[in-house]
Amino acid sequence: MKPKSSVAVGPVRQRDRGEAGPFRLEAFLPYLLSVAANRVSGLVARRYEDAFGITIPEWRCLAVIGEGEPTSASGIVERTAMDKVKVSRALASLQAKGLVRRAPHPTDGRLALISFTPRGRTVYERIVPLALETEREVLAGLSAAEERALRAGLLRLLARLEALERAQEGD
Amino acid sequence: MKPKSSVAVGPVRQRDRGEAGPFRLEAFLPYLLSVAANRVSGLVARRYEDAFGITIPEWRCLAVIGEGEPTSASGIVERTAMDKVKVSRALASLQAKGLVRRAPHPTDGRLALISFTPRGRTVYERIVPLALETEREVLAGLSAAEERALRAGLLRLLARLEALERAQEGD
DNA sequence: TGACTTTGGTTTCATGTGAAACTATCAGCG
DNA sequence: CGCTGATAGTTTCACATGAAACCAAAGTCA
Repeated sequence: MKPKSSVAVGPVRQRDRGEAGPFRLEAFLPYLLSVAANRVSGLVARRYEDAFGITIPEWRCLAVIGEGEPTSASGIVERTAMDKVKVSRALASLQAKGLVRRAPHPTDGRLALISFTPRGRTVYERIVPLALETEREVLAGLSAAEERALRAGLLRLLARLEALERAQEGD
Repeated sequence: MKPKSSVAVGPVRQRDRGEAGPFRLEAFLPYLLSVAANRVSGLVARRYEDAFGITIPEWRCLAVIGEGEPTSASGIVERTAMDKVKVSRALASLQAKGLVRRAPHPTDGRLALISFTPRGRTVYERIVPLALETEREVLAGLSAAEERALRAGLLRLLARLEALERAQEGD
């Protein structure tokens, strides 16, 4: 049997802002965020794997390629928050699976232009609905307003993190 | 230099719900969630590591131990959403660092009761304020209402995921 | 032109991870 | 008691990860 998969969010009464009280992991935002993200990623990964034999890094590459403009590996790095090692490996795997192909860039010999093979395009067109359906399924517990608020909160968080990281960099 | 760390959330206009439009990774909730969680975890991990030489799994163990009730490794597993392998290793490491100690359970020879060493308690008492400060810092971009909404959304999501996983299990 | 730096991308290596196998104890039942 | 199955916890093994080293092709500047 799988390890008990409850989040142990138990009876979370509002942390009393007046007196400190003991630290409660289940109310700690980084923890909540991490658990939620891992669970969602796990669910999504299982589905992509079962249906198409694709990993999440590979899926992210497909998603960027599917957006239209021809890209190179570094273009994908910029649009996916993945490091170049991960992208390099994901593309190699997609190529090995015959879903993606690389053409030499006409004027810059360092770049390789990535594009779908016909099979790659087909997989992309089939995986997008699965992705959207999974997203809807996961969000089914939230009202439209709650969903908007969640998205907005995440975007705020991301903006804030970028600011923090930029600040940290100037050491 | 580090890989460009922008999230490429760019000009995200609301996805037009009427006509499908191309799939946009930056509006895909699992992606947003994953990026946000990884960024936050990275920030938190760096701080714990720099200040106390502690990893996130180790920190989670300390947090549970610090909650008061005497626990065993399996108790920690239940309260942290970590699998038992991770907990086992984190505890071994904490013990090697002299922050935690194990006493045999009086009546059940399989369990080991985990508790702080004096140094462990000191580290715990110092790391909690750092954790809370980091949380505040990350949330500084959000109003109180937005923060509440974000937390609520994450909790809803977690509840929903548990339901989904439970449903999936009965295969 | 030829050094020197920068950039795109891959490979290496050391580390983290979890599924599954394993050990040891316990609990139930004859 | 002694078997059988569950539970606590560790170890093994195969794989994912990312920092740093690396290679090749462009730019830069004298």
